[in-house]
Amino acid sequence: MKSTPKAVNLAKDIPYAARSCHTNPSVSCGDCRLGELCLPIALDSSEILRLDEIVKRGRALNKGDFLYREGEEFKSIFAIRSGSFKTFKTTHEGAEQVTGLFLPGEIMGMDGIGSNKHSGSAVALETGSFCEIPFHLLEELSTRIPSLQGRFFRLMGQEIVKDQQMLTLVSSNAAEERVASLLLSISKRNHRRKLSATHFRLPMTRAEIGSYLGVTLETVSRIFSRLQKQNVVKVDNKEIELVDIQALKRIAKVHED
Amino acid sequence: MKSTPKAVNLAKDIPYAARSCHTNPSVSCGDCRLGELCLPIALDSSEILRLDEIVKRGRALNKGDFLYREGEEFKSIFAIRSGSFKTFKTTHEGAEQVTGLFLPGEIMGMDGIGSNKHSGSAVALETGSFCEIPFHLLEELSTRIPSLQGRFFRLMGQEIVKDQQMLTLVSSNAAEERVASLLLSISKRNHRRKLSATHFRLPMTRAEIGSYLGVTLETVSRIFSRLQKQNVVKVDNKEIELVDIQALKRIAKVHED
DNA sequence: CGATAAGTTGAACTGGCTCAAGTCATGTGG
DNA sequence: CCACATGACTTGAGCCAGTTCAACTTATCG
Repeated sequence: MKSTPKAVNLAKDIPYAARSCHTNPSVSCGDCRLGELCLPIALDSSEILRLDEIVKRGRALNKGDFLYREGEEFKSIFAIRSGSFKTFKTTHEGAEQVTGLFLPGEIMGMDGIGSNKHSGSAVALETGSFCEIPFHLLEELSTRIPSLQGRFFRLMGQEIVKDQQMLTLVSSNAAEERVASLLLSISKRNHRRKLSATHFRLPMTRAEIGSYLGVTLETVSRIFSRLQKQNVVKVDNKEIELVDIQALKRIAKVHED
Repeated sequence: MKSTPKAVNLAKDIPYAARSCHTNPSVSCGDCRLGELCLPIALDSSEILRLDEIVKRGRALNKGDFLYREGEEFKSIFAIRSGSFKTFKTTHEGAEQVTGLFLPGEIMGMDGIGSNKHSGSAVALETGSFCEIPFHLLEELSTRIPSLQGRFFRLMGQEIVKDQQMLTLVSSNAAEERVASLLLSISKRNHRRKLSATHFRLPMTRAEIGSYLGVTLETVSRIFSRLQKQNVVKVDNKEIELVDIQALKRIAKVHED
């Protein structure tokens, strides 16, 4: 069964500059420069075409728009194309507990796979776009493309490890270590996307960061001020510069990398 | 392609009492009474036979024995047959951070799928046994049995949700809520296995519980004493009786179930 | 039975929280 | 395009839940 050449032709008709821009909503998986972070990695070109057929590409969202809501039926997973997103749950007391930060190339929505219901909500932190992949189609395609199944198993495995790292961070480390770790995490993920590892804009507010890290917003603010006083980072509201990454790693108690 | 009848014959030759006992190491997946919690659920009987062929069944371990170690190559996932296990990581400072508690019917080792290396270690908390499922065989079989693929996706999804719940618990709740939640979690899991939901033995020490919940062992001890004084639980060392589950749920701030 | 690990309880200390009062950024409507 | 409202952020002061340290009791097991 040959796949339709539609996506290829489309890509061929678009000038290269536009094609290579991942913010262009019509760019297909094979041409998306986030492909190497996202699902297509580990697939050969004919497989990517088949994946392309089930992907709903490039829908746009504004800040505050929901990708899905807690309790909603799980239908799709979402690949972030541009912008940034957070996931959160609403606690018994009605407070918001941030459970994840997602940047371009990362996959959201896997929290719905286990029970067919999303266990949390996902909203855009700024203007952004994403690809939607209906899960039943992905499952079906995965039985026919073993490397896709393997890729997705691995992706879910990484999500598990990521969540456990977060758990370890929050349950055993001091507030300063948690903040330092978050900064290093964002830095590393930017680096993977060929963006600056030392200058970036925090997509979350102090309150969101605090919720994510299990501290209050005041503590986050105080830690930023302290790290700035120690010349480890420069903080200008949401604009961050990592001045001394080694010192930051020491504070985060990270030795590897 | 018919599967070998070996496992079936084996089961047929064993008296029912032995067959139905999940601690009997030779019981096959189709006869294991943990099957409904474990991988076989969602498979029909011929599919279970094919699964049976790749499962290494019923190996036994003593307290303190390792199932796998942090950093080790990932080869298999493990289904707990009897006993209880913990997973943990060793932090930079050499301290042990408990990341999970596993009871019969539950699957361990999924932390290795993402990177082909186990991100933590797993040890037996008491005498126990398990089934080992080589992951490459499971993957291969999953491409041929869609319902097995689906089952495993769902299992990984549940692991993700479980880890996120733990994160939420640790990052937003008071120590007493965390302890209460752990007791309720064990109670619920016992209930699923048709064991007492109100009387059980804690498989972990106070130090392990504390590490898992992100508090000190002294705090765990004090909370047990306090809950006992309030007639919510009865604590006799590791032996626990849940006296007033409703009160415990109120303390844990759980409203559903 | 004795050694060692596990658990309890008390007392003092402290990191992060709460509450409060302010400044700064952002964006919306007049 | 400015003014003003609202949300985001900072900083200070006092407080408290949980930690730390310590002394002791109780289990467990070779």
